[in-house]
Amino acid sequence: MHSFTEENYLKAIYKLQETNGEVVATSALAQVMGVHAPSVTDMLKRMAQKKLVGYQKSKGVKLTEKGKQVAVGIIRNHRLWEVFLVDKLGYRWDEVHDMAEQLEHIQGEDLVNRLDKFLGFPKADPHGDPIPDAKGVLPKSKSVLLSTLKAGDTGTFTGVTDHTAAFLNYLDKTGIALGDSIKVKAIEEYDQTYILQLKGKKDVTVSFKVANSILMS
Amino acid sequence: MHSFTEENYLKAIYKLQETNGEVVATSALAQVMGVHAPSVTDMLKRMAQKKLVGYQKSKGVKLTEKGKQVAVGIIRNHRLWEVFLVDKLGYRWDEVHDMAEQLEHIQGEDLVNRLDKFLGFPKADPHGDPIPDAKGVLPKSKSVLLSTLKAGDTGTFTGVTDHTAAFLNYLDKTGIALGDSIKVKAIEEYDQTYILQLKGKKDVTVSFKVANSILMS
DNA sequence: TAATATAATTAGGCTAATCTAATTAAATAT
DNA sequence: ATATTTAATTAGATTAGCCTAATTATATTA
Ligand SMILES: [Mn+2]
Ligand SMILES: [Mn+2]
Ligand SMILES: [Mn+2]
Ligand SMILES: [Mn+2]
Repeated sequence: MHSFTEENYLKAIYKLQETNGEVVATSALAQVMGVHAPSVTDMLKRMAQKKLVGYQKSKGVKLTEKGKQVAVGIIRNHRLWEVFLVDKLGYRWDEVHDMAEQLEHIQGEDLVNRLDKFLGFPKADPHGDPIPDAKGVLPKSKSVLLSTLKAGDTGTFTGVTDHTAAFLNYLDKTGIALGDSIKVKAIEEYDQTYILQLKGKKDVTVSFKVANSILMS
Repeated sequence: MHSFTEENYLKAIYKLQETNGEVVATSALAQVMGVHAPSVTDMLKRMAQKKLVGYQKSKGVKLTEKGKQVAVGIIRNHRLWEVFLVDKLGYRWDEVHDMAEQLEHIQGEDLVNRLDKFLGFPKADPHGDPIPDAKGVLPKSKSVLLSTLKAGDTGTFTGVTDHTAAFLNYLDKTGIALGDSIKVKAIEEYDQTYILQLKGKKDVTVSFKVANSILMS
């Protein structure tokens, strides 16, 4: 139906719209797609023809309703396959992204819904990212960055904004795991270092960079 | 590493070599790939450069050792994913081929071996086709076509040579299932019709066309 | 062996997705 | 308001994988 490339552009535009507002710039898209700007201009013209995006020369791009549906579908696929890889095949959370990048494009009558059922209708992927339902509804997350909490605040670690293996491995090594109850014991004024108290575990100290990649609710 | 197209050519060449002898003709390949002959000539030149096939102008093509390894790997992927779709997601045997055609190309460190383990190291796919082991060894099947049996012969239904949904549905409807013990009660001389006795079930009569697509051992 | 039929290759072109270099449009600073 | 910087587009090429039409090579038949 759509090429892998088109699907990847749609996903990228969707995510950029989520974080940076409705209109997405050619340069931003080029950045995340890892291609040069003229390639993006080209692609947007083709996708506009197919009514997947609204595009006006030099005015940026937005997804159409159709484009949005495809994008959310791909995200649903991606996250469900990640759950499969971790829960059923025993991979670690830092190993699954690249495989899910391929699996998300597999087409099949009812495939993703059967997978969903097989996995027990999970609400989130191994990184805490919410899984859109079969109708394409993605629950609006009300998590906040750990870096926005004050000393004394408490919450549950529900997700990450940095999905790199390096960061995920750091969390594993440090003993911070998804679902943990975390209390901000203190914030060092001088360098914005966070001293965290993990339920039942020893205290850990993390940098602002780390606190700024952890989602809490 | 290799494109989907290359992998599909390798698989096609492998299967043609199995059934039609070592050297594969351009036209045969064009036929099964669903493309025209000049496209095949083009592709074979590129694949020869990559040492995936041995190709000499107008002399046909054979797989190199490297090409053979890739081909068997793809077949292993395909058959294991088919088992997954049937055993874990509950699809019927006539529904899984097209999805497996996509899944067979997914690359991942150790993915297929983990899938194999998760599935309990199956020996055959839902159609009875043997699954190559992790080293690429594909057990030589000693099945024979039902159409080669004589009246009075008995055997077990172990596979099909026609993988179309139409044929598989016909078997389901007729009540002939993989693993069934089957006795050839009689063969009608006039039109080569086979009268089969299914263990514990009623007798069924099938055409030569059907008997010629059923593997027994 | 020569004529014919079939199979394969070459020649030339197309599309999707990319690139670099040059140009134009938009945003920012003077 | 102009000049300058930055962002985006156009122009022109490239590669993989496909096509049709024309040509050549191989196989078959007379
Ligand atoms: Mn991911
Ligand atoms: Mn994820
Ligand atoms: Mn199959
Ligand atoms: Mn099969």
